[in-house]
Amino acid sequence: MARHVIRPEMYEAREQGFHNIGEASELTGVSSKMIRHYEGIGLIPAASRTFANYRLYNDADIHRLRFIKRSRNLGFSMKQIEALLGLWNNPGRASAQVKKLAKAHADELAQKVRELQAMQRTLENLAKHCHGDQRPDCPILDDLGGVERDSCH
Amino acid sequence: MARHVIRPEMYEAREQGFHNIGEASELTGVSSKMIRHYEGIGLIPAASRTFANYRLYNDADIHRLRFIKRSRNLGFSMKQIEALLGLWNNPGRASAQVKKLAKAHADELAQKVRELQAMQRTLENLAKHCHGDQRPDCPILDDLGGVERDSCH
DNA sequence: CGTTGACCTTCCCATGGTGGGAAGCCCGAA
DNA sequence: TTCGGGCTTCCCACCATGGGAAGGTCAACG
Repeated sequence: MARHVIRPEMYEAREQGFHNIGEASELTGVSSKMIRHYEGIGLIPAASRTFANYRLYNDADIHRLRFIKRSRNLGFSMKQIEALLGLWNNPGRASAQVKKLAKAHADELAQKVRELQAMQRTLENLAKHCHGDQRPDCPILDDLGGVERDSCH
Repeated sequence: MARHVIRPEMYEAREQGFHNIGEASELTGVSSKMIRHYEGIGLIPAASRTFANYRLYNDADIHRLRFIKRSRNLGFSMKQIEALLGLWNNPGRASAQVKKLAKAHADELAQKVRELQAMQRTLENLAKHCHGDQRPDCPILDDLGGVERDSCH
C-alpha cells in the first residue's frame, strides 16, 4: 500500500488517473471557471490538489460534473441539481422523490413555455398588422404605447 | 403665464398634474425601484424634482413608463426597449424598422420555446419510465449520470 | 402645533449563472 | 533557459429586480 500522498506532484497524479481542471473541463463540457464556481458554492466537494496547488479530479469527480452538466442542459437550477445530486448519492432514496423533482421542473418548463408563447403570439399578431414600409404609422408602437384600438377580433 | 418654476413644492406640483414616484408606480405597474433604475441607466430622462428633491412625473412620463412596462411584458430586453422608445419618439421612423425589431424578438422567443420544449419532452419521457415508488432505481438519475441505456425510443 | 406613520431620498448588497481579465506561479517541450 | 500555455486567486461585468439601512419629508389627526 502506497504512502498516503496528500499533495502529489502533477506527473504522479496523472499516473494515478487524475486530471487537472482543463482536462476535467474538456471531459465534461463544464468550463474551468464553472468547475471552480461549483466548488465555491459547495455543489462539488473541494478538489484535491497537487503540491503546486493545482486541482485534481478523478473519475468520480468527472462523473459528478457530467451529471451536473446534463442536469443544466435540462434546465435544472443549481438548487435542484443539489437535490438531485443528494438523491443520486443516496442509495436509500425513493425513486418517487426523483420523479417528483423531475415533474416539478417539467411543470415549470411548461409554464415558461406558455408564457413565452403568449408573448410570441401577441407579437406575431401585432407584426402581422404592421405594414412594415417607410411610413411611420405602426400598430406595434400604438399597442406598446397603449393606444385604444378596435382589436380586430 | 406662470413663473418658470423649476423646483416647486409638492402641493403645487400636484395641482399641475404631477405625480410622485409612488403614484407613478401605481399608475404604470413599474416599481419605484425600477423607475429610479430606468432613470439611472438613461432609459427615461431624469425626472424633475420638488424643492424637497422628490421626483415628479407628468402624463408624458407616465405614458413612457407604461410603454416600457408593456414592452417588458412582451419580453423585450432593455436594449430593445431603448430602440423601441427611440422609434416611438421619432415621427420620421419607418414602420419597417419597428416590424423588424418585433419579428426579431418573436423569433428569439420561438427559439427559446423550442429549447424549453425539448427539455420538457426529455424530462417527461424520463419521468414516464420512472416507476416513482419507494425503490431507489431511477431511470432519471441513470440518464443524468450518463448510464448507457437502450433508450426505448 | 406636534406627533405619527407612510413616503421619499441615496447607497450598498443580493440574486443566478456565466464570462472576462489581471497578476503571478507552474508545467512541458524545444 | 526560455517560452507558450495552463493553473491559481481575486475582482468585475452582465440583466433585471428586490431588500434594506439611514435619514429627510409629507399629510393627517389629535
